[in-house]
Amino acid sequence: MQETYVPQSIEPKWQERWEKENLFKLKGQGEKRYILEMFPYPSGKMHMGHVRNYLIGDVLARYYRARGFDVLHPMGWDALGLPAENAAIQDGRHPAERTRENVAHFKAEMKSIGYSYDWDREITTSDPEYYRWNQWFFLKMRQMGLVYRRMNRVNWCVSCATVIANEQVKDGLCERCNAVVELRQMPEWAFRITRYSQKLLDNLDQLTEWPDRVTSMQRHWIGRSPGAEIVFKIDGVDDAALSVFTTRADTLFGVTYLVVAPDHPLMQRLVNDETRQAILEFAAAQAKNAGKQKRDEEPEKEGVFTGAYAIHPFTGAKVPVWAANFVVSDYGTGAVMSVPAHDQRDFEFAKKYGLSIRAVIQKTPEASIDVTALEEAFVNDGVMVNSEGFTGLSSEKGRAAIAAALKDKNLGGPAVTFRQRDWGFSRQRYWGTPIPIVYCDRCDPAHEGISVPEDQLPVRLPDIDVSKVLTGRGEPPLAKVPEFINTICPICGGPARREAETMDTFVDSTWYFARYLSPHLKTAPVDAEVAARMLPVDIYVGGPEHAVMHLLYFRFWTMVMKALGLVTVEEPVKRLVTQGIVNGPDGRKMSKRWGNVVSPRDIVSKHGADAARTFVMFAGPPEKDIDWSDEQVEGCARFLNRVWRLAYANVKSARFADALGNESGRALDIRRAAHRALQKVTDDIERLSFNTAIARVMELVNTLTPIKPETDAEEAAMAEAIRLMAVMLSPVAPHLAEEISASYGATECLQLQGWPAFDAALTSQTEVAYAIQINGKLRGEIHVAPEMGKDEILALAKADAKISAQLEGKAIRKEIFVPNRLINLVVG
RNA sequence: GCCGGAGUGGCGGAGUUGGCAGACGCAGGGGACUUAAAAUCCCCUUGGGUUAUCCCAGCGCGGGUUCGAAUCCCGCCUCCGGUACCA
Repeated sequence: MQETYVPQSIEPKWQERWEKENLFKLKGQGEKRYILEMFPYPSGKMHMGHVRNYLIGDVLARYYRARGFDVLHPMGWDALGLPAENAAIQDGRHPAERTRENVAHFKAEMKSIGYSYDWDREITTSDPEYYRWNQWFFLKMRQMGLVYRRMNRVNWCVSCATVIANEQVKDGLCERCNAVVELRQMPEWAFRITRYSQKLLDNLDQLTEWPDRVTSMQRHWIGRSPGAEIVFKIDGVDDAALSVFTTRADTLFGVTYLVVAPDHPLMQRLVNDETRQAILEFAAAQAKNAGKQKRDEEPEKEGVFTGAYAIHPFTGAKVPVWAANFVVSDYGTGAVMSVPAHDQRDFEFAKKYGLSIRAVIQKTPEASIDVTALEEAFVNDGVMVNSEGFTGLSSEKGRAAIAAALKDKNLGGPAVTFRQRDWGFSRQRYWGTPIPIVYCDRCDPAHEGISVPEDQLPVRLPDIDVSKVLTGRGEPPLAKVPEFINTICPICGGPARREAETMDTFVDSTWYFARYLSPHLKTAPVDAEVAARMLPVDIYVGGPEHAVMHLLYFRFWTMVMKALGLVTVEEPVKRLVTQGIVNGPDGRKMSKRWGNVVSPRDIVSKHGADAARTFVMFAGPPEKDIDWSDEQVEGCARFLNRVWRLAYANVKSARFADALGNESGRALDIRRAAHRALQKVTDDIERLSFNTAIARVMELVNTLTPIKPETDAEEAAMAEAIRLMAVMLSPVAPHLAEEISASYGATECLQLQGWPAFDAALTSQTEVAYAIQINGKLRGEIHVAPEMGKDEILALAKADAKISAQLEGKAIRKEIFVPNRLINLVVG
């Protein structure tokens, strides 16, 4: 052991040894633990957020391995996606080339931090051997009816002649070229995730080890709302009817008008010669405004009468049908029934346009509402009035009764609506998975798409001339590659065209966790047998920004994989950890803009990987945001130096065999301190409280540092304590821990030595401190033997000099005795 | 607005089941070692009452339950994240 701690001189050595000894491989037997972190998009540089993300997983992986679990801890690359393609448009470098380079950089940085990954299981989503299975899933899901083609509204930039994402639209203009953005209807591919909405919602109750904020966000996102569908016939139209969805069927008799979305599919049947022009203009104005909508402000309610009247299903009354900007076409049925007396939005609209108001719900049967004096809608539940045979029912009973009656009349019935939409996944991009579809005019005149046969997978991304194909404008990039787009029809063998669109990269990350189990398997995406043993993932660590999209798609795909017989679980992850952000030293998000970016590379070269690791874990609990602090990092480096000096100062004690037992005095104190620390550290790591685990080791080091062992027993105790300290430190500061362990005679790496059990005889209390309160205020403290009884302790407490003085002349009315903690004497 | 989370010293944070608030670290102060500095080691460090002792106050604010509340309940305030004419 060197006298001074130079992390740079020991860290690479241990990293090489771990790799050489294949310590991070799955053994295939024993109790498993699958620890997974969200795989990164390999950008040019790793930042501190990555470091923290992988560290949380790494500490757990190292801990569980030492505990003897069969740990799977893999890493891979979410390599397909927009950034590489956008960069290519800028500088002309091929995304594949850039990705290879970035992966190499990323991997080298990861290794320098000492993560314990099994690199033989590395996967890269841009590898055709990976994305072929995306295509395979697509084909299977198409057979299951989970894939379909639909029309969807997209943002179309007139100047770029291409589809752009919502985020690229700024105030109705294209972010890149400032040209006008239009809404266009375009065909796209979609997954029918809504078939699983109810299951995705129900299963949230099982995910007890997920953070509330994530399950709550998913619940909201799925947005289940039970109610009724009600069909209104249209006056003068026999072959079509307007269907509305409502959660308040009990207010049906209060309907005084209907409102439809400006782009409602039945609009042409509603308008007449007088209203057609006005409606057209209104719809066009709304489409134009859609992109401009600002957050946080509710636009003024505007509407236009369509000219049509709907017929009330019970009363037969004719109510006007309006078009208005507050009804959205893709929720519910795109049409609503308006009850201005009992809905605030409807009330405001009715007031603005002079529509009639009819009250049908009251607080009590007697408390009738004067609609002419109404200042706001009465939105609460109550009792139904003016509702024919339903009058007198409570709102709750009325909703059920009306829904049932509608069903009998064949004019609707109970219905459930979800906020969640299907997942449109086709992208007009190059750097993604090609959709395995061919269009043939002869075999598929409707252009629904012919599935590429399974044995022709993968449909590979063609190599391209970057500057010609990746321009960011015009038709999708792959449409400009003739050798890709022109193919033969799998049915007739004649000329055909391939689908030019690629898949959303969220597809790649829906099932990668299962691919790690058998990353090289040629015959299937997942080895079902291995999956049965290894799933679910025990702990999944990642950023909370993935709370809905990724984690919902991920759960959906697992359900599909179960339906395909690939996995046995319905939910992919048992425990989810969403880690907080690492901010800059100024408390702001690390960014070039603020000049507050701290590079992991710099920290490793300055303080060593272990100090960086210790800081990141010590700064706060995993789910909290932390601020980078140079002073705190130095503090951690100082701590590791103290550890080193302690180990170095006592290294001669290592030769004393662990002939331990029957100690007394200082030797016993040393052993007690070490075993108590071990007990607490173990407990802290189990509950993911890494910051306090490190604090426990610091306490131990503070206790041991001043002690200079003199007897054999003390030397042996000290050597044991330092070995245990190395174990406790090993998940967080593995390199330093290994070096100390080796210097103290270990020939095996720490993870093979196992995680020792603490000795209960040493952690038990030798004396118990009782706080003594009088009327709840702390007034003294006594120390007693653990076996002492309640009465005896109470007597001692009252006899204590300070206490007895305070009790002088007062009567004790009550004595509270909390074993091992405190005594509270209540006096009059 | 609604849903979720948080609010504790100068700072980051401990406090696991209602039981001694402030572990551990940073910053700051004092001392030891040194020719000196750095490094290291030791001590102090919530505020107030002129402080070895002792007393009072104190965990965003105001109430409540309890022998006892950072912790439970009610009503507010502030911040963070999500979401929004959702019928």
